[in-house]
Amino acid sequence: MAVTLKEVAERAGVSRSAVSRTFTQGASVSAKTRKKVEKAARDLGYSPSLIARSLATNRTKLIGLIANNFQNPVFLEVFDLYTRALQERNLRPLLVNLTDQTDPSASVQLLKQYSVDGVIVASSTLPPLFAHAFKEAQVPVVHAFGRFASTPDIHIVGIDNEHCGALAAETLQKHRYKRVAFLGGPQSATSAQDRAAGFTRRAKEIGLEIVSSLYADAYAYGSGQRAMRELLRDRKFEAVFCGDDLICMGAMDAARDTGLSIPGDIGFIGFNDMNMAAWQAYSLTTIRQPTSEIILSSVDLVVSMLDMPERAPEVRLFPCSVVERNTLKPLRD
Amino acid sequence: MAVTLKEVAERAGVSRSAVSRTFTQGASVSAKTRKKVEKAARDLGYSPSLIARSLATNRTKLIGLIANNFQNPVFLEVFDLYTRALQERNLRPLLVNLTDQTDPSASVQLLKQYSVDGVIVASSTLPPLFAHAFKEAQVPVVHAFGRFASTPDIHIVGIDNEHCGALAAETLQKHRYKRVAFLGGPQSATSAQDRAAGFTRRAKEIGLEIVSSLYADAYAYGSGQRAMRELLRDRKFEAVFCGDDLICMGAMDAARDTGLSIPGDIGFIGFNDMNMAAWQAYSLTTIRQPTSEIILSSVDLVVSMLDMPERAPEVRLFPCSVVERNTLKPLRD
DNA sequence: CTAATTTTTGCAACCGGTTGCAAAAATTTC
DNA sequence: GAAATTTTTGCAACCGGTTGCAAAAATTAG
Repeated sequence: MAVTLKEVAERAGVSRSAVSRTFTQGASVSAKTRKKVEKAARDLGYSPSLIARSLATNRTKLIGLIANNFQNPVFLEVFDLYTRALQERNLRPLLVNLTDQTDPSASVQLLKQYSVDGVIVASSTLPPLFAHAFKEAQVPVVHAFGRFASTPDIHIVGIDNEHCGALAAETLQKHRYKRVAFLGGPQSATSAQDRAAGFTRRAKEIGLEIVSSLYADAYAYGSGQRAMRELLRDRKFEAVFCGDDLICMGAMDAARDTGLSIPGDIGFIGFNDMNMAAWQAYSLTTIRQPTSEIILSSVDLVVSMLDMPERAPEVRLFPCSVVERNTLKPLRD
Repeated sequence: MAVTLKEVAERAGVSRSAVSRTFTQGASVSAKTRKKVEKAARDLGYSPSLIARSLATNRTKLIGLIANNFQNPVFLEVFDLYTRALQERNLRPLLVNLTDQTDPSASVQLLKQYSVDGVIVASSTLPPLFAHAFKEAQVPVVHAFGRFASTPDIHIVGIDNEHCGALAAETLQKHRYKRVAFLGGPQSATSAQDRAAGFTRRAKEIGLEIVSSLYADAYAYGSGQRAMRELLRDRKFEAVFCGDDLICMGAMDAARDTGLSIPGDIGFIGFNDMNMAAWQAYSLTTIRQPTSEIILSSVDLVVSMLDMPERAPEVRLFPCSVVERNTLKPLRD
């Protein structure tokens, strides 16, 4: 069916090796034979089979991309950046959607079977243990958006969630709030835990009172909405720190639904600075997570491991910053 | 490095074929040898290499998934559904992000090199010609969300966009609007063209006056916002039909920004019924496109072509329906 | 122009599986 | 229990490339 190396070799009147060499980087072929081969290949419409090449070279140029939250539009930004970054480096993403039903260890198995060259776990909700399973299976892995450990066993790229939680507390205080609520992501997520910890610690230090605290059941709009309704049953706070923009939007809509105005009656600060945070309907003040830096860096890291599989695990943390929009009451001027 | 067929065979004391057979569907092995092999495999931690298998069987179980709009959150829903549907059928998506820079013919080449078993083009903005290129390369292809042709060369799954445009016109009339505007997706997209055509035709038939008409430059929030500002410079209409929910949200925010209330001062009807359309901040009346049916159907179709590559091209159209929320003035009761 | 050196080329083995075929083993039939 | 039939097994070729090695060709040095 497809045209093969052999046919090209025959037509060009050279050996199969010669053809192979003209199509592999850095192999030595004379200009003359290269010309001949290229012509023959063009005539026949030949393009080398990556499958066969993979078998021989033990490289597939496939990178497993594991995600488990297809509810949060921020992941579309993430996919966009990943696919582009990988494509530019001549790699392809093999997308794995880790739903609650799918058995995590099956994914490890699966990606091993496909002989992916590396794996990027893009999730802040998966336990560190999960990414670790790839290391054990000898597959280069980096955990993007993962929890940072001071002595990591695997590469981690992300942010210091605890510090960012503290930043949220400081921002609320700066805006002269005294009594606030915390509305986090799912409690099982390390990111949610760390943001909560940093927020709580810093709040205590600077005398910001956290009067209510609740974890949403997912990084999703509906979860934020539901959690906020719950919080509103006893409103003793003047502002809310939401552990995620999407949760925040759900929460804001729930608040508005009861007639509250933002930031007049109640203030909000989110987390991520996803594209939608800038939308007029929300115009959300939020902690910006440098998504694109994290992604590019994690791709670089996984690429570097392709050549140096034993490279010592590294932690790369990027700074977050506050993006002021209109969901906190204005600073006094 | 990885444990191979041969090692398992040796440990189990059988031939390589025996091992191969215990791991391939429907091959004949006695219960006794199967036991032996399975034990040996377990001991060694063996799992067959899909690469090698692919080379031998000429099947990769990879499906190319081509998309070109990573700005529209509706695509996250699309990816979610596709990855799940494929995973359930033991297939994997190889995601291609077709940006404006990437040369379309390069993607065809690329997916051919990876020997994908089939391709799904998930886009309403790509020309029919693009998907057609795969057919010429002998790769099973289905165009999801594509333009329907009465004598198709390739499989098409989607909706009758023209009819849906007409449905929008009828809905506006039913809500007693007289003078309306059309705010479409990018003019180059067949979906935008067809929705415009149906809307215009039906409007004329039922005496709905289209006083303004404009195409956004992309299926994106910002594009809708900009286009709406343009339209608002001469507001002679009482409602707008937007060719996409996301565009509609941008448009609504632009309208609100000038102090207009919805649906008091101006009505909106969108298209798609993406998850976000139900959000409180928008609560969008819209034409529902049965995304999930389209996706499942396109997966079924591509799967069926795996066994019958010559299967005659088929068109599958799913009905759309109006989802009434709160962006059109209430019906008289 | 010959010898020494460098570059190019083809051979053949290999990557890790599958599968048609014929022989061997197990089962059924009479 | 022998013959006929069915099932299981191993051999060996194949899928479409890559690559170490040694021979051949081209280039440089003297």
